[in-house]
Amino acid sequence: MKTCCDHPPHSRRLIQTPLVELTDQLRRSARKITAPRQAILEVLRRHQHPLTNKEIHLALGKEECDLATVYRNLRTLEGMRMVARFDFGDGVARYELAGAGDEGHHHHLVCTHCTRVVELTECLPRQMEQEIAERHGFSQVTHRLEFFGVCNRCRGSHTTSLVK
Amino acid sequence: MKTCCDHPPHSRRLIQTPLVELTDQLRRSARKITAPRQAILEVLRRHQHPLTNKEIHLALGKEECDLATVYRNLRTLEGMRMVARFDFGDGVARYELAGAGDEGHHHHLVCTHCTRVVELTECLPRQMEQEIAERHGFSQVTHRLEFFGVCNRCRGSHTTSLVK
DNA sequence: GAACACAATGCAAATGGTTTGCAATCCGAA
DNA sequence: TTCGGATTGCAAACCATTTGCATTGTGTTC
Repeated sequence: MKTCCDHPPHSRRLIQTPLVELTDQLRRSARKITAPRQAILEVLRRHQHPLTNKEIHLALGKEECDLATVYRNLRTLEGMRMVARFDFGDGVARYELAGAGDEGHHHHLVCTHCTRVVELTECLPRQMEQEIAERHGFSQVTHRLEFFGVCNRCRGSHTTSLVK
Repeated sequence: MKTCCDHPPHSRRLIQTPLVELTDQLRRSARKITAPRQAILEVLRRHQHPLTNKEIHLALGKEECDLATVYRNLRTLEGMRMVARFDFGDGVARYELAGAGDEGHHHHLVCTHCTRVVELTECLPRQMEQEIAERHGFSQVTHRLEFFGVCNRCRGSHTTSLVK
């Protein structure tokens, strides 16, 4: 399989949702269908790989819009669950097109040197580190697992302090 | 159990390492034992809870040192595996005293509203979300799991681009 | 115990990702 | 076609974190 850039082929099934369907999703949600919005979704559809705001901005090419617009849209799309945000701990947010429901649920194996990303189809814990390391030719494999949710004290509140 | 501030009692065993032992660890590693260093470790020992650089800086009180020094020391201590860094995805690093080996290995359940943190003794994947939610009175529980390591292409290199 | 080498600190400025205020523009409902 | 609110571009602001540099402190050597 030919990939768009310097990353290994995906191990999970690609999300095939056509652009039309994506814009439909926008329409149904009372969001406006703007050129930047469509262009950003198209970029994410082309590169199904975690991309930073900057990378997306660059990939827009002649469809270019302001970087701030990219940021704003990704936030919006994240809120709508149309994209998923990933955090590799280097202070830069990365986004991917999200599948419907569980379809897109997956995790990543990230090289701490070059940021190369391998997508994992599994969803599993610590004992798998060794196996994952061997299967993908990585060494010194560690992982990070956090759970998020709304605690009983906060139920009903509407402001969010985390995940700004 | 009385806790230092506004968070629930810990579910895991606290790390009891006395300060002397911690400074010994510094000595053995050819690091200098400085007042800021000791003060920071002492703060982490007192609050065994993920703390941000700023929070640690504040908690130093009369032992105050420059905020930049806090940042530098936490990085150093992280490199020595004396503290563990956690990333809750809000763009702020948090640190905890690390136990030796697996002793301190654990994950967190974070309230996305108030940032309240519950420590989990388990190390487990998705199917646990429901159970965790129930046990700790959280709702809308999701999780984030990423693996990190060094890929075969990077073996031998020494610069690190991720985890800056 | 004094001298030295280098690690560590304080301070201030820089960095870099991300957000925001505001006026201009655009989308889509009526 | 009109109109109001959503969206955009631009520039400035923000904020966590890092860095340059002169100064200070620790631990080692003699």
